[in-house]
Amino acid sequence: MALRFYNTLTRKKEEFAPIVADKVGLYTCGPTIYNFAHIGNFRAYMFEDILRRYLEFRGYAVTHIMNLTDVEDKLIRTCRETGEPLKAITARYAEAFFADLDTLGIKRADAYPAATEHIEEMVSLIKTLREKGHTYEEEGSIYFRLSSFPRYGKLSHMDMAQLRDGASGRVDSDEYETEDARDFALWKAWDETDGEVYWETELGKGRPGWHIECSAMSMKYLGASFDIHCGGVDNMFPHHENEIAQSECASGQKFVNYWLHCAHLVVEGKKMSKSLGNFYTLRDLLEKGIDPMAIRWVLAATHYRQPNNFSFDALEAANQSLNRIRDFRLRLAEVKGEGAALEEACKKCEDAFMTAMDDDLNMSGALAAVFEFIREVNKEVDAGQIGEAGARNALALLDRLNTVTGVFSPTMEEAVPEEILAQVQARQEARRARDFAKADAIRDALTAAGWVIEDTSEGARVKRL
RNA sequence: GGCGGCAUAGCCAAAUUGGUAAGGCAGUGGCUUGCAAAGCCAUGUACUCCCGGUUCGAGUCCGGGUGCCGCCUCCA
Repeated sequence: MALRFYNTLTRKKEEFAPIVADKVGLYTCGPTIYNFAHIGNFRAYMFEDILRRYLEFRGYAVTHIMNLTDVEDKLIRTCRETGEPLKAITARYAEAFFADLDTLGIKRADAYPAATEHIEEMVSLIKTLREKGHTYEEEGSIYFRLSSFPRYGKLSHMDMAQLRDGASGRVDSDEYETEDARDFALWKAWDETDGEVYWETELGKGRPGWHIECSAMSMKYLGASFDIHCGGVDNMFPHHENEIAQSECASGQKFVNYWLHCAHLVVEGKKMSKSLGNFYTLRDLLEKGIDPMAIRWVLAATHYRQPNNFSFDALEAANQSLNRIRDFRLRLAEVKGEGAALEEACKKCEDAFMTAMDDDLNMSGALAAVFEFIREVNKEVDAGQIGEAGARNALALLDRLNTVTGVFSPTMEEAVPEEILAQVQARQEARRARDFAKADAIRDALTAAGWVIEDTSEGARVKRL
């Protein structure tokens, strides 16, 4: 079995072969920390999390770098409008971002380099590009000359000639100081609208363009050539295209071997927008009392290259799926005695799981393998054929696969209060006395209090509603 | 206007890449249960958006159409 990814560069699924055996350098475009991230942002970060987790599951030592964009037009505008210093804003939203990652069970990258902490690297990269003749200056700003990089457009398959035609009708060329409307800024000269946001460097007083940060930081942490670069499809052009141009012109080497792009998320079939009222940050959803794991499930269960239709129906279905898995775990924990060890069933499940994931991270297929396993094992539990060893093996399998999916965890452990246990006990006594009216009354009261009782051959099982 | 992606049962969503449609949720019937819950079994004729075409055979390939989405303006 071989791990294969769909490479945007070639538009084909390719067998994955890292530059250095057993090691993977992974760079994923991170957030601009000027606001709370929305659920669509997290779709991409979730995909990258699953990718990283599966690479690790496959035995690769992954170095995962995600940038934080902490200087950029929108941020500067916010500074201007609120009078708040840049750092204060970015610190607040960086903190919120990390908290959200934790809520969703997204593993932390190895480093989150911030643009403002890598001005030196960017300046140095721009200087290299200037020395090699890829730049020109206009009114103190430095631009990348696209015509100096003939391969431009290879990733997004954009035809530059048509791009120009397409743009000419809509773009007021007077707004551009560039020789060619497609050229992009590497360094932006300071003007009064930038306020306090500027750096005095060899390139003058100003700030870096957006694209240069990813080139500078990815190469700093992962080398001039590395394995995988991810992002949302919207970053493909021009951002990733520009990164390739900057990086390859500067280093003379192939920048990235595998480009993986995540499709967008729509809400209830519609593009997420504030005017439609279907714009959600993670916090908005938590306020509605939605289980973060259900959100994780919905974000992760659709193939990353497929548009993900996020809906409240889907969240509810995800909740039920989570319950099924949690109930399965509770059931296994109660199995006692001798019986089947489930070695074959476990192996079959894991193989099917890996076959699906190896095929460009087919999570739906991988989850299907797990559900088939659960149904098979449940059947055997019903028949009393499973032994403690089998139950242990099945639970261990779920734990192992959970390192990839992150949605197979047991129910949150919550101590059942004494008074609830007392009620359960009272109900058991009533049942023994065949006073079902009383038993049902107690059960109703417990349900109202948020506790579910399930009678099993081993006694009553209590869990949170 | 240019380029690209997507369209599978009530909902979500796969299909080893041309070989005769996974899985989950919801629903229905049954077993089990004091009744439930959980679990198991059974159950959907899916004209795979529409119209053509290639092929022994197409959800999968080609052409046309419709709809949705993205990029072309520093939004994952």
